[in-house]
Amino acid sequence: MRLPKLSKLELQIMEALWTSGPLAIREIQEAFPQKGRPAYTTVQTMVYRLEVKKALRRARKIGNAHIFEAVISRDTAQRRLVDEFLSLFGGRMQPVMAQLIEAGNLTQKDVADAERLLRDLARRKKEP
Amino acid sequence: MRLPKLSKLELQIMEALWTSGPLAIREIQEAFPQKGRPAYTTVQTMVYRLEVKKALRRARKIGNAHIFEAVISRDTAQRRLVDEFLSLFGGRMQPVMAQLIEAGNLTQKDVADAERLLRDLARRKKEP
DNA sequence: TTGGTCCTACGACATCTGTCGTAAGCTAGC
DNA sequence: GCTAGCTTACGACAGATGTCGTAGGACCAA
Repeated sequence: MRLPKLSKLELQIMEALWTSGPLAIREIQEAFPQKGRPAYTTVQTMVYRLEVKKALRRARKIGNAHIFEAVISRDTAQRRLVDEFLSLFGGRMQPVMAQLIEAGNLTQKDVADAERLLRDLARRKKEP
Repeated sequence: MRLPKLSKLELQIMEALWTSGPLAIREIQEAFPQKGRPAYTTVQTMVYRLEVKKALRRARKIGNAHIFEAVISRDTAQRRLVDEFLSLFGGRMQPVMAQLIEAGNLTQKDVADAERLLRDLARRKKEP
């Protein structure tokens, strides 16, 4: 399972680790906004499942509490997410972009950045 | 449930209806590629569930077979999908775009189209 | 040393998805 | 009219996800 599928809640947990580095269960739980924060054992269960999926691991212990760290990088997980998402559109970008723009999720700056990145990429390919 | 969440398989079924118009279960099933095509009753179950979710409905009958038609539009479903997806990234477009480009999913044409669309949108807002 | 507090390890359970099988009904052709 | 074949309506089941509760062990402070 090199690129395990992560659910929304699992991603939120990984996000805490990616953002703050190794954390204890309690700290991960407290990284959730008070409003709608899942119970301690809910977070615990998800962390254990992420451990089974090899998305994170026990790094060390402080007192009797385990400290967990991410094994999968944010980039890796995001790549997986994007792929998954695109497959839902049959890989056709057009409707995706259109939707993003209509909804106002895509700004001129985003597009400009995209253009620059594309140019860089093209150059790297031409002159390796 | 104005915008029910649709799973991957459910979306594939809706896709058949969006593409071909009202269909019978058998036709929906046959819209799947031979390779890995789900059993007739699997499609049937999903169609029934989509009916409960009000994503489609029985339009009429031909012989003893029901003909189903989409109630939710492709656009509506895609908007839901994009929103869902963006929420996984905390609404930050930057990593999404970067990922799309790195993976080669975004072409210069896509970006050009995006730019044009953005301009149109901006104009529409300025001169309503 | 003895509580009180915190953490761990499990187990439970409801939903949602994806997969089908089966029984019974309807149809169409012979 | 009768039977072969396709449909429908249901029921079942396994795996993933999200939610927790509980029992018992570990640790610290008095």
